This record gives sequence, C-alpha cells and structure tokens, in this order.
Amino acid sequence: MRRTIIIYGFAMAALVGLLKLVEYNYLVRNIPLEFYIGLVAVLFTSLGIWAGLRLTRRKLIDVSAPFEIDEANLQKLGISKREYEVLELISGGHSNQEIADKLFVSNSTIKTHVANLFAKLDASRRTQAISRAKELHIIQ
Amino acid sequence: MRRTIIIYGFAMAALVGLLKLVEYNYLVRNIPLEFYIGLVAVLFTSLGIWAGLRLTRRKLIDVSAPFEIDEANLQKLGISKREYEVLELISGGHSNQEIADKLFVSNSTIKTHVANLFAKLDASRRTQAISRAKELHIIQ
DNA sequence: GGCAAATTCATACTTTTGGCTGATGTGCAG
DNA sequence: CTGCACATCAGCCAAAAGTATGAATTTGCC
Repeated sequence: MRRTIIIYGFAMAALVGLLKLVEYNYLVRNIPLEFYIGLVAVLFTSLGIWAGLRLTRRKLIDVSAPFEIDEANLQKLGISKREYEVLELISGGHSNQEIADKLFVSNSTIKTHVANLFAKLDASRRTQAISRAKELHIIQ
Repeated sequence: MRRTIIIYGFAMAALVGLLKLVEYNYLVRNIPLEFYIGLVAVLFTSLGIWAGLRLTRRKLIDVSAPFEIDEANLQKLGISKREYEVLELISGGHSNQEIADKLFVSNSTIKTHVANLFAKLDASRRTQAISRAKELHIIQ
C-alpha cells in the first residue's frame, strides 16, 4: 500500500519531468497541443489502471486466502491448546478412542476435553461443536 | 467488458470536450499550462483506476465464488434427495430426533437414511460422514 | 400394469457419546 | 506459598448413535 503510493509518486515525478521536456519541444517545435494532452491522458490512464489494481490486489488475495483461524475467537472462548487439538480431530471424524490413541492419553481424558469444548462452544453434540467452530472460523 | 469500454469512450469524449473548454479559457484567460496538465492527469488517473477495476471485477467475483455442490460426486455416490437433506442437517449439528421432527418422519427413518449415507460415504460416524462429504465438495 | 428405486417404519441389540462428580500432578503468576 | 489454569484419569449412568434385519408404501418410469 505505502509502497504503491511511493512508486506512484516517483512515476508522477518522472512524468512531470517528461512533460516538461515535451513542453519544451512543444514550444520549440510547435507540436500540436492535442498531441501533448493525448500523451498525458494515455500515460495517466495507464498509471491509474496500474495503481488501481495495485491498491486492490490485497483484496483479491484476501478473498482467495485459504483459511486463517480466528485467534481472537479462540482467545475469547478460552479454548486451550490441547482442547483445540481434540477439536480438530473431532472435526476430522475421529472417535474419542481414536483421538485418545493419537494423543497417547486415555479415553477419559478425551472425554473431559470434549466436555470442556462443549461448554466453551455452547454445544451438546460433536457435530454441533463442529458447526459452531466453523461459524466462528476457528476450524475449516 | 464491452459496456465498460463504451462508457470509457463516452467519458473520453466528455473529457475532450471539457478540455477544449478549458483550453479556450486557457487561451483567453491565460490559465497556467501546469494547471491544465494537472487537471488532465487527475481526471485520467481516476478514469484509469475506474476502468482497471471494472475490467478485472469479474476475476474478483470468480475468485470469491461461494460454493457449488459437486453434483457429479453426488451422482457417483448415488445419494438420494432425502438422504442429502439428512446429510445437510447432520452437518448442521442436529440429532437424529431433531432431524426426524424437522422432516416430519420417525426417528427410525432417519436412522435408515443415516445408515445408507454411511454406506455411500464409507463412514461409520456422523462426524466422519461430514468430513468425507466436505472432501467430496458435496457440502460446505 | 409392473418393476426398481426411494421412502417410510419397526424391533432388538451394541457401541459411542455425553453429563456429572471427584481426584491428582504440574507449572505459573501474584 | 498459594491459588489458578491445564492436563490427566476414573467410574457411573443415561441418552444418542450405529448395526442388522425385515417389511409396507410410494413414486418414477418403461
């Protein structure tokens, strides 16, 4: 953004210099004013197109951005690191036992984490938790 | 696209007219040439930004294209209309009983639909079914 | 009309999940 | 040192989900 504006400024300066040169030639060689104006128009139209695209390119990227977890919501809900791991595995379609095996803890532990997640996500079913978490952009 | 170019053409013509007017004033009232050039630069820069955004707007829309269910995959798996409704409600976080109430059928019926969905989606848990369905782009 | 697919429902049984309570160990900030 | 958050685990009970099997109805299509 800032860089684009700076580049735009430099381009502006360069063009002014160029114009002064043309102006000199115009005065000396009597080039038609229309040609002069046309040149300015074309150059600045191009510059406008370029600047416009530059300034909105981030939006393009943002829109197509893959996925970014909403850390703010995670913080707000107070979901811990371990709980988040469990949440991800739940949304991956794993059972409590599978999650327990993957994380090398007992089934009981997973149940506790899941229960805490439900409280924090205001859910009472794992499918509901997934749905809520998706709404809050804390999982994909 | 074509419309943008036409509008651009009209704007160009209008500006040329405006410039002629300014040029007249310039010749008559001796407005500095720099002012004249500056005006052209600003106007055409704006026009360039506008045209540039117009011409690339389709890309913006394309990139942010919402979501389209993969009908091909639905067909391939042989998921029926009713089954798909159930699938959507499952992914919405609803219990079998809730789904039954929403669709005005019995819990048993939902269980059957769910079992059939599992077979077709090669899943054995609703969370897994959601995960698979998402992979296949048949739900969001 | 008749067949195939889809939709509906039931019953019985197993597994998984969820709700609740309580307990232990660890690390960190006040 | 003393709460506090976090992570760990256990046990019990109830509810929900999943499996299997069989069957009646409806519907779209040839």
